[in-house]
Amino acid sequence: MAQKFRCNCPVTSVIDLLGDKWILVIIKQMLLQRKKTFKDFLNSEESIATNILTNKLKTLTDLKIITKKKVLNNKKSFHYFLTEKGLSLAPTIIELLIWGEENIRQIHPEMKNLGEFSTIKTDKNVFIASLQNKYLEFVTNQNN
Amino acid sequence: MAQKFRCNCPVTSVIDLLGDKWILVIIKQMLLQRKKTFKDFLNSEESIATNILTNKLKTLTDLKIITKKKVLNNKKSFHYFLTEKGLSLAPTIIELLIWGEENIRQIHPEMKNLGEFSTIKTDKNVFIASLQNKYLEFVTNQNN
DNA sequence: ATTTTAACTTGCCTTTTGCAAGCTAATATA
DNA sequence: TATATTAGCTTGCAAAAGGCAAGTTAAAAT
Repeated sequence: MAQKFRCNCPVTSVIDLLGDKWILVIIKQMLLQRKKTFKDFLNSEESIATNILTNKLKTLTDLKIITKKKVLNNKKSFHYFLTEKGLSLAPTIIELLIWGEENIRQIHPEMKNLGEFSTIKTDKNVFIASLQNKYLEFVTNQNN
Repeated sequence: MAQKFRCNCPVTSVIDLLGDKWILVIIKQMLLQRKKTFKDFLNSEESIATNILTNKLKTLTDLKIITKKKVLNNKKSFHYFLTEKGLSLAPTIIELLIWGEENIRQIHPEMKNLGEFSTIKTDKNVFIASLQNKYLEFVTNQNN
């Protein structure tokens, strides 16, 4: 670890920790697409390489943004889940989603229109709280 | 330019555009610290190198997130301002600020406590709207 | 007329990202 | 029970992004 920070600004410090090509993408995959195993992440549309995935999951675990849990009755598989700290990135992810929806389609016309998220803008806080609750439920259901 | 996108997810696409070590830092410097000239950015606490600054300002201008304007009666200097598109990143920047304030101090104790932003959490929407209005005023005042 | 400044550019080096192949223990299949 | 497949990595190498220091040019200040 031994993270280096460029300065004492909170915004810049977050970017020092999470500002790369993969960290927030992995968090998005967990929060919005319920990815949880190494293989889930590998098979997702972003196509991450195995070495980078290993590295980023390690970083996220060290930062306590995710946890790594052995799967019951299986000595091979692990489940990765967002912690409370990780879940509290939901507002950031949603703001990125909104900005992307509104500003990227011109230069990236094939971009998905996430109709399922139609209440996002009118009821942002409710949407985020509900997303977080549903994720917590999902985690609980996995732990049986 | 010729931006490449990893996939059709809006979140991932935003990260393709803005997810590096500098882009959002520069936007933060403009929005919260009123940086506007090449020299302003160079002299800020993050210490960006000149070649990288040139490169990122070009990218941001190409993306129409900022504009580059000649300074009146001065053939040497330029002013960079956030466009509406750039200003609409304010919610994202503020979410990063909040998350940083709440989650980074443990591993980065020297981090500034931004007391001036005390209303942020109780009145997030108001805070952001006011920030955007003040920035627009600031830009207007520069154009005289 | 000389110095300083703003906004770059260039060359070189380091770090991060990316690809392909290989590895190991566990699980599934024949 | 032997063989194949799978999950979760590691390793080596190449490309891209980031970073440092020095140099450039035209404009502005002294």
